[in-house]
Amino acid sequence: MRRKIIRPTIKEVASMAGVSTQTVSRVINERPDVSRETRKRVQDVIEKLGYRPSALARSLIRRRSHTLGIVTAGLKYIGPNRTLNGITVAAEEAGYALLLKELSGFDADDNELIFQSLLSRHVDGIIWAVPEVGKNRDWINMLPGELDVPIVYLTMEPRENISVVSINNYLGGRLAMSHLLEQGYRHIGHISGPLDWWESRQRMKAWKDALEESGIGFYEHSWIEGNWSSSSGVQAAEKLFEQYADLDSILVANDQMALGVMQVAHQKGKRIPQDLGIVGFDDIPESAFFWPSLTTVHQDQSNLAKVAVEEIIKIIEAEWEESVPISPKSIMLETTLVVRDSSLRLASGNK
Amino acid sequence: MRRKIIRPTIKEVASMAGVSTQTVSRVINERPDVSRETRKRVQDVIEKLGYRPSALARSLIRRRSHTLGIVTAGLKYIGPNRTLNGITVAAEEAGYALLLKELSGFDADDNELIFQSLLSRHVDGIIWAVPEVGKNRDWINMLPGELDVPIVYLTMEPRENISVVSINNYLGGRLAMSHLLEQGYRHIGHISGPLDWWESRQRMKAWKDALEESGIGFYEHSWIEGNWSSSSGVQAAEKLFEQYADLDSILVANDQMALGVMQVAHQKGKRIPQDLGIVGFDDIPESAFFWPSLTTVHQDQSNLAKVAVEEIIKIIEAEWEESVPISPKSIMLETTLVVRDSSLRLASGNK
DNA sequence: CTGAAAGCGCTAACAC
DNA sequence: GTGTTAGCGCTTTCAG
Repeated sequence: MRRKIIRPTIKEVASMAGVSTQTVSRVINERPDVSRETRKRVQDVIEKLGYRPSALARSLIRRRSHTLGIVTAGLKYIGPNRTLNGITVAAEEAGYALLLKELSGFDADDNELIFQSLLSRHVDGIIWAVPEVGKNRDWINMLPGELDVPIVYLTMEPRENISVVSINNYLGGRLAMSHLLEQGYRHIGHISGPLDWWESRQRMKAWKDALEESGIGFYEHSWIEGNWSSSSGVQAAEKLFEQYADLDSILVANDQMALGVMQVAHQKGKRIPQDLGIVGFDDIPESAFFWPSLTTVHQDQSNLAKVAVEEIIKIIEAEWEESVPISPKSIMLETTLVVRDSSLRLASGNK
Repeated sequence: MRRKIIRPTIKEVASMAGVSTQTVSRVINERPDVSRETRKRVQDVIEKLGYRPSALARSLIRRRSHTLGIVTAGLKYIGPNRTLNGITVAAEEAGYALLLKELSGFDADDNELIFQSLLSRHVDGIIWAVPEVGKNRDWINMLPGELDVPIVYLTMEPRENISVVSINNYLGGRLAMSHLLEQGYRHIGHISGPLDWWESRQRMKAWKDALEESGIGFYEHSWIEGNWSSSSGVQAAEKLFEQYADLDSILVANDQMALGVMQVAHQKGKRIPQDLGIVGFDDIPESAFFWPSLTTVHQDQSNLAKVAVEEIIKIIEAEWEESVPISPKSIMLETTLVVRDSSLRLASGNK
């Protein structure tokens, strides 16, 4: 069945304007070498027909699609989601279209397929926005030499010879710990994310290092592994209360789990922050409205995305302009601590 | 600068296998009319070279890209985000790639541009997953006849002659109201979403109708307009407590605002659900861990997305197979009520 | 300034 | 079974 309204082609414009297709091409590409009258005539026809050049045909011949491949996973989680949001904004601004692929899991093994799918659509570059989990980065070493498009990796441990943009989870954790220690907490427990996640390990290491450096030391019974969900926060908190009697505060690896911890604390009649200090991680919008409001480590994922997009476009343009190729580098972005009620023991007299 | 690894073309495969490009084409398209030996020989070369056909070139000649254009807005909000997640899953399953565009606002007026951008990349269909806000649907009537690709609209009021998939917000609201009335609440306030949103109006209408039908009636002082954010929930709750002294419960138009309401209630020493019943809308994962856990209307956005993808693919295939064109229809999906502690006044003895 | 010819990577339609 | 010719919609030489 033929469609009702067909997009006109350059040919139709050309014949209707009584010129060759090259001339039309010159007009739509704003080349200077067209006479004023011809240009006007062609533009009128374009206007009248509502003609738009086919980006597809252009991509084919120019070997440049102005399209970025975005690979993500776990879009339903707040992190990847905020990152994607930032990517769409930055890409739009830079005039790039986005081809989106979501992996079915964080450790999916069909990378090869995803890759081919994007390459066959001639993306100019790929942003691999999948958190580093387990061995889901091993394939990087297997790459047969350099690929024909640049890749920028997000949220993973920096490695040699590839471009990585990450948030400094370790320093974020240290920020949180310094704050808890300043507030006089000494029995600081930890509820970590799944430890096959690089980010979880970084946050946990910060907790550990801070305890050791301050001379307090850490114990195996003072931490529990969660899975990012609020319900795992509930379970972890219950266990932690049980196995760590002196517990006076918890560094929780994300805000959702912190929410679960709060629920348990309320049920057990523990006052926050007097009996229990809590610091989360992520600064989800809701965290300011928890009861009490949650102190948390803010990471600016939309900036992360922006940096990644700028980075990959820089690489693409450099390749295209035959200038000195950009050598891969790692970029680490900093976090900030948002202090709210859940950890302010010293100032809690005013509650 | 030439890239290090160039994707081989069909020509190179052909010459290396000593056949014509046509034969290679036959092999990669699994046509029967190739001899076993030739096929084998070609496949070996393909394997060796790591050849993958260019989806771009194919799209051009087949006039079919197997790509869907997705237009969304407000990705940082939970709703659009969950919907997108569902779309990626369903599209992947159906073998379609996704070209993603995010509008800069809900009432953006650059629809024309977005459209051209997608069409110029030859998408086979478009899913317009932007909530209906203000007049951001007016352009539909301006469409110059039928477009050359099918569109399925999400989350909007059904209209004649177009395909729409929405969630029945009205019935969801009625569900919530019936529950509150059953629990013995009689002074039910409402905190709505922004009223230029269709969804907000639907939810509010449910509240109004339920009050009137039950003979209670509603008053202008018994509701406040919010803006979906938790902080607007805080402000709205404060005003509502002030202007509606008898208030014993609130239907809140989303969970984030309900969280804000809870914070205010705690501060004022009101017990939930005894002094104040609360029902939210959306069922965000955190809502089960609010204090107390939140009763809320669950909407299955990932199913919404799935239905939309299936629908548009159905239309695309029908057009392509020259069969009877599918006439546009509206699909309404139902919600369910998730009853938790925040509204269970009758059973709250066991708290 | 403008047009004719060639070709991006692939496939449809026809020969042989 | 397989190759040849033409062409998707556009741009890039290179003439004139």
